[in-house]
Parts: sequence; C-alpha cells; structure tokens
Amino acid sequence: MPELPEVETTRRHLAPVVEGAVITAVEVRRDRMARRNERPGDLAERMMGRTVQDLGRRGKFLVAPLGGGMTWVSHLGMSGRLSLHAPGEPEIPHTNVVIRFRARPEVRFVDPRTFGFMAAFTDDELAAALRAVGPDALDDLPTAVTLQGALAGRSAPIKALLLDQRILAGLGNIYADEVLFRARIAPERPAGSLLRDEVRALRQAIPVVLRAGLRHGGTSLDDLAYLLPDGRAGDYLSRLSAYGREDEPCRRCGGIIERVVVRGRSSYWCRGCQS
DNA sequence: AACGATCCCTGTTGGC
DNA sequence: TGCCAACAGGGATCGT
Repeated sequence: MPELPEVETTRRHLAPVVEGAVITAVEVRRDRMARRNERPGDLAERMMGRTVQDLGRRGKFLVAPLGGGMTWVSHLGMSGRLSLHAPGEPEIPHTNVVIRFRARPEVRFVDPRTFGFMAAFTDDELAAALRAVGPDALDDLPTAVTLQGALAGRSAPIKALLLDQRILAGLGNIYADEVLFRARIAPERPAGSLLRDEVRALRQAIPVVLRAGLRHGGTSLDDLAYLLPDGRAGDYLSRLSAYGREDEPCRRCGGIIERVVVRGRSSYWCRGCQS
C-alpha cells in the first residue's frame, strides 16, 4: 500500500520531470478519480495551461502548486500508482487519469480500486482539504511531549491513533504495525495509557521505520499494490518484522506473530515483546 | 468530542 | 475444477 515511503519515492521520481512543466492536457477517464472537485471537468479546466511550480508532499498527499492560487493534489489511496510515459506508449488497464505536458513525459495515474484521487484546489479548498492532515511523520515529526499531549486521555487503541492522519500524517497499516513492533508497544494499548518512555520509544521508532522503508523503495505486497514509478517492486516487504507475518516467528524473541483486528484493520504483533 | 462502524471499489484468495 | 463469498484498506461519513 502506498504509505509515506511509497509516496515519497513517487515524489522523488516525478519531481524532476513535472517541476517547471507546462500542462497541455488532462484526461479523466474515470470521473470518480476527480470526485474531490465539484465537477469532474473542473480538474482539466483548472489545470490546463498552468505550470507546475513544485512537487511536495504532506503525509500521503502529493501537493503541487500551479501558480495563480491553484494547487494540484494527488492521493494514491490503496492501489494508486503514478508513472511517467512517452505519449502514445500503450496504456495498462485502470489508467484513470493522464496529465500531459509540453515537451515532457506524461504522468499516468493507474488505480484499480479508485480509492485515490486527483484534484485541483483553490487556496481555500486546499486549506479545507489539509485541515484534517496533521504534521508530516518524517519532515515535521512532533516532539515526544507534543505526541504525548495528543494521546493523553484517549481510550482508543494506539494503533488507531497512529493511523489518524490528524495526529500524524503518513503512517498506514503496514508502517504503523512496524513502528509499534520496534517500540515494543501492543497495538491495542489504550493510547492514553502509554508511559512517557513508551511515547519516546514510539516517537523514536517512527523515522527509523520510515527511512528504512524509503531506503528499500517501499513495500510491494503483490502485483496489484504499490510498485515503484519505474515499475519495479520495492523490496521492503522481505524486511517487515510484524505486518503480514501471522504465525511466523518473531525476529526479536522467537515468539509467534499474532493477528488481531483493530478498528477493522489487520494488526500484527508479538505478544512476547510488545506490551 | 471521541469512538467505532460502514461504505466505497476491484483483484485476489480461500473454501466448498 | 469452478464458482462465489470473503478479504484487503485510506479516508469520508454517520450514528451513538
């Protein structure tokens, strides 16, 4: 699934091509992908002719100012991929949006499950869209004190709050499990029950896990899920300690990794070394 | 306000 | 072997 490391890998791949590029065409093949704009046609209308000033990222959102108070925003959802192609190159199925530029490769948004989206937002709309997006888990990681404040008094399981993008933006189901494993905290622990040292360990684990994912080009689960923009699979999967390892031995204590459903999401953890 | 459940969507998987 | 229900999940939305 595209989480922060996968989105950042995508950003780094696209940035040199799209930055400074003039948009000459926006083709929305599947209206649902443009649902965050009022009308599907708004996306093309608002992007056409503008120049991409910069390709940034906040959490799992790609954010590209286009000048003139307009910003191009992309989210990969759970099966979205952005890739670069020469115009005319054959398209693969579920190519839902294509952005063309003057004298540059085109960007294709392939997303079978359509949980992702592309939008063109005015400044006000952008502010509204990002209101529910907290500080970036890598570039703007809150201090342990700030984090503890956000968790204080909360009865929800810590896993649920790690997935809450308002508190911290960028973690998804896989990296949240990996962070909890590294910090030795059980996913179902009530967030407010974490001791100061546990919050510190949690805070410390976040960049370690995210940077490891980034180094390996992200996590590719299968053919459907995330691939690098050049089509290769990221190899972080083989290095996961918890996620997807039900009934397999814990790499740290040799115990058995268990699966539990937290807030409707699979969570993997080791009872032997996480509490 | 906080929390949990439900829904969206489709390719893959597992059970019968 | 073939079919179909179940499953995967980020985020919006809704009910409690």
